[in-house]
Parts: sequence; C-alpha cells; structure tokens
Amino acid sequence: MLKKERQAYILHQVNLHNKVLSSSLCTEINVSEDTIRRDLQELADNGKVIKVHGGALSHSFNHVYFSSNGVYSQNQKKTIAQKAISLIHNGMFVLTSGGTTIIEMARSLPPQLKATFISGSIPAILEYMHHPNIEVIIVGDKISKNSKITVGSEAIAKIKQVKADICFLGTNAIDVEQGITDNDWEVVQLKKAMIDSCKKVVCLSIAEKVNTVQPIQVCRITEIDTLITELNPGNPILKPYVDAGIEVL
Amino acid sequence: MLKKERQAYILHQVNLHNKVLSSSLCTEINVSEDTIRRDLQELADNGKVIKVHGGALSHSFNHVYFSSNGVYSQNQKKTIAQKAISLIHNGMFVLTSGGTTIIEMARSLPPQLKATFISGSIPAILEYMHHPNIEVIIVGDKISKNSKITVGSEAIAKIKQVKADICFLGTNAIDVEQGITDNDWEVVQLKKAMIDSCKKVVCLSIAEKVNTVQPIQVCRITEIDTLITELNPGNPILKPYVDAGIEVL
DNA sequence: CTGGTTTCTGCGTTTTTGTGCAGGAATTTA
DNA sequence: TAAATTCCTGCACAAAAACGCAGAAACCAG
Repeated sequence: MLKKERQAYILHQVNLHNKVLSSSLCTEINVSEDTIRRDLQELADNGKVIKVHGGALSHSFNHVYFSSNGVYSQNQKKTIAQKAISLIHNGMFVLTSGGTTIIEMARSLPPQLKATFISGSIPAILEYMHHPNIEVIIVGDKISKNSKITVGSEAIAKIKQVKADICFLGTNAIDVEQGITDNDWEVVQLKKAMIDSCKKVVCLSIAEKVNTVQPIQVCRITEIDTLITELNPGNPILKPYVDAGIEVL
Repeated sequence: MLKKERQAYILHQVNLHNKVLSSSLCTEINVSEDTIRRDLQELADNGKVIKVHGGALSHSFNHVYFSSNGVYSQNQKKTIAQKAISLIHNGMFVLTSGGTTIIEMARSLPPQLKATFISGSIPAILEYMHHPNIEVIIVGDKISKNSKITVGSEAIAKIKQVKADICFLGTNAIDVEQGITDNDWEVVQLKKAMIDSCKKVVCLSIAEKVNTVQPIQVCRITEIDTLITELNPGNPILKPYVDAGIEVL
C-alpha cells in the first residue's frame, strides 16, 4: 500500500469516526506503529488532523468541544428564550428557577412587558432588576454558593405561599420515564415547591439534555405542561413527549 | 478512551449541568479518581472549568459581574471598612444594610473570616457571595430598583425574627439632634427593623455626611452604639458624638 | 543496465506520557 | 471533635513517542 493511499485511508477514518487509534490503524493496514505515527505527524503538520497521545482526533471534534464561547450553546438558548417569552403576558405572576437558559430568557424580556417575577436565583434576579417595568421579588434564605440560589426551608415555605400563573424551570435532565431529574438535592426541593405553586409548568431544556437522566427526581413527566427546546416541535426526538400529552414548542 | 476525548466529555458535562462530581465521572468513564482529578486540574489550568472540592463548576455560571469601582470617595470608605471589620469576629451573626460603604466593607472582609451575613441589599449580597467562608442569607421580598434592596413587610418581618450580634448601617445623614436620617421611606423602615434586631448598632458614615440631615428619621442618636468615619476619633467634628456616649472609631 | 541518490519502512533503544496505587495531609460533614 | 471524603505527592508500570540507524524500495541520470 502506497503512502499516499494509506494517508487517505487514515484521513477518511478520522473524518468518519472523529477519532482513530494508532494501534488499531496499524493492524488494519498492517504496517508498523512507527509508520502510522509518521503519517499522523505529517497529517497533523498539514492541519488535517489533531494528533494526540494514542491516536488522532478530527478537527471538528476539537471545535465542538473546546470552543471557548462564554456560555455553552448560547444560540440554542436564545431560541428557547424567545419561545418561552411568548408565553408571558402583561400582569402575569411568573416563577422561575435559575440556570443559564433562564438567564438568557431574563435578558430577552421585551421592555414593555409588565409582570411580576419571583425567583431565588441571584443571577436571574440581577437580570430582572435591569428590566424597566417588571416587579422583582426575591425568595429569601441561605444562599448556596454553588448554584447561586436561595435554598432551605424558609425559601420553600415562601414559594409554597405563592400561586404563580406560570413557572419556568431550567432543566438539567429530562426523560419520558424518569421525568425531570437533577443532581443537587437542595435545588430539587426548590423546584418541587415551585411546581406545586403554579398553574402551569414550563420546562426549558436544550435538546442535548432531552432523554438524559440525573440522580435525583424533581417530578414526573405528567406534571409538566409545556416543554420548550430549540428544536422544531415536530422533531422525532420530541415525539414521546407529545404523545405523553405535553405541549411542545 | 483517549485523554483528550475524556476531557472533552468532562467539559461537555460541566457545560451541560453547570457542575460535576469527580466521583460520578469516574464511574461513568470507568477510570480512577486520580485520573479524573488530573483531568479537572488540567482543564482548570486552561481556564475551562473551575475546580472545587469534589468536582468542578462551569466557568460561565460563576462569572457574575463584578460591580465596577466607580465608587465615590473610595479611599475614605476603605478606611471606614477597615475599622468596621475590626469589630467582626468568627462565628458572629452580622446584619447589614446596603450602600457603597457597606459594599466596600464586604470587599475587604478577610478571607479566613467565618461568619454569617444577612442582608437585603443585592449588591452587598453579591460581594458576600464571593467570599469563601461566610454564610450568606438574603432577606426576601420585593426589590426596590432604586436602592437595590428588598423592601416590604415580609422583609421587615424576617429581619425582626433574627437577633444579630452586630448591625452595620450605611448612613445617608447623621446629626446629633436628628439622629440618623434618610430620604427613602421604605429603606428607613428596613433600617428601623435592623436596629431593633441586633445587640450592637454600628453606623458607617463618611465625614461629609456627619452633621447633615435628611427628611425621614431612622433613629435617634442614643440608639447607636458605635460610629465609624474615616476621621481620627479625636477629631473635633466628632466630639458631640463622643459626648453623647457613642463609641467613635 | 547500473551506480548513486533519495525516500520509505521497520527495528531497537531511550524518553516521555498516561494511569493507577499507597500513604499522609487537608477539608468537609455530622 | 471525630469520622469520612477528597486531595496531593511520589512512585511504579505500561503504553506510546521520539530518535537514530540500517536495509529496502523507488527514482534517476548516464
């Protein structure tokens, strides 16, 4: 097998699978590891692949995972925010959790909107405070430094006192079987209280988190009224949720 | 699994869920905890994540704005802050109002200090949150956009429930005859409640505000235990306050 | 065809890198 | 304060890379 031929094959494999192992390549092509290594080196020098210890990765792989844009998947979150905002009307009483998706929504609220927002998330509150017309109510209690949200029995008790028109949950994981799940016990308690305290539960989730599961359950799928992702509602991934009777936007 | 691949997976998880536990990662990827820790360390060194005890946090979420330093009379306020801090000891329960002097104090708190701070001021809370060892409790209620502080009967009721060791009041105006005065009715209600809920009232005021009066009275001079300005305690301007039995620092 | 040159490939050795393990230190939690 | 995690450091071992070298193949005039 010619050198050029071999390199073309390697490149093909890299682009196909996003990664190759030098060890597997050398048995496939039946050449020594050195040869493979030299080939990879050459391809790397020409910027065709990214050489790592043990093999090589495709360039796209690196772009997807190591892109250093501030917030992850911001465009998707903007799309979600727009859809979410369409559910908010003047005079409404809105309960929100924390999370970057919620913050994106907070930033995108139209300036003329007049509504009351209640939340325990400090970053979300900061965004709401910048808005000219909305009333902001913060739930008081101890602040969890990790999640930057007020947690504890006081916070839960306060949330239980309110009856909001709508509640937006930034979601960590959602699955048809397991419902909404999360990985922070205190935050889960908060979210449970929020779900109990509103007429309509809206779940915001980027598609990547759909059909994933975390250790602690927040609620079952039946307790959700609306699911918003950046995908088109007709997308097959969302079909199970539509079938479960959830309004999908 | 390649190292880069693994790190990409970790980064992905962090960005998705805002936090990861090393323990859960090492069962997911099936490598030793050491490897995970080394990966997290490396990612942290490159600024991709924030490493914490037991796992890592997403960077985007932790980058809450540092309110910039356009503060009026900052040097004087730094002096005041230092004096105020000398009154705070480990284990104390500290109640604070808002205001730039208080924020300066919050910024200057020594990192080893372990205490509990309670406040309704959002900017102050933000500063407290950056501190590694203090517990932060926020008083919930409606947020006044002018003063960026929670105001209302709920907030007052909550403050009345606590009995703090010490209370720091950022002062708008102080005068021997009129006592502490202010110009925002709601804020005054809050401050009154704070004074009632602590063992020791400390009033922080730059010299410029000493012997000035605002429309609404917060309390009389006799209710103050300590007055802190940037001036030397022996300064003649402060004499009337010393004579009134106030500890002046 | 042929001798010389260049390129390519494989081999052995030395370095480097990646991973897991053991212990003691540090930190968190009850 | 004591118990339990988690963290760090040094070490050992294995896998992979780098390097130098030599034989083989290809290439190229004359």
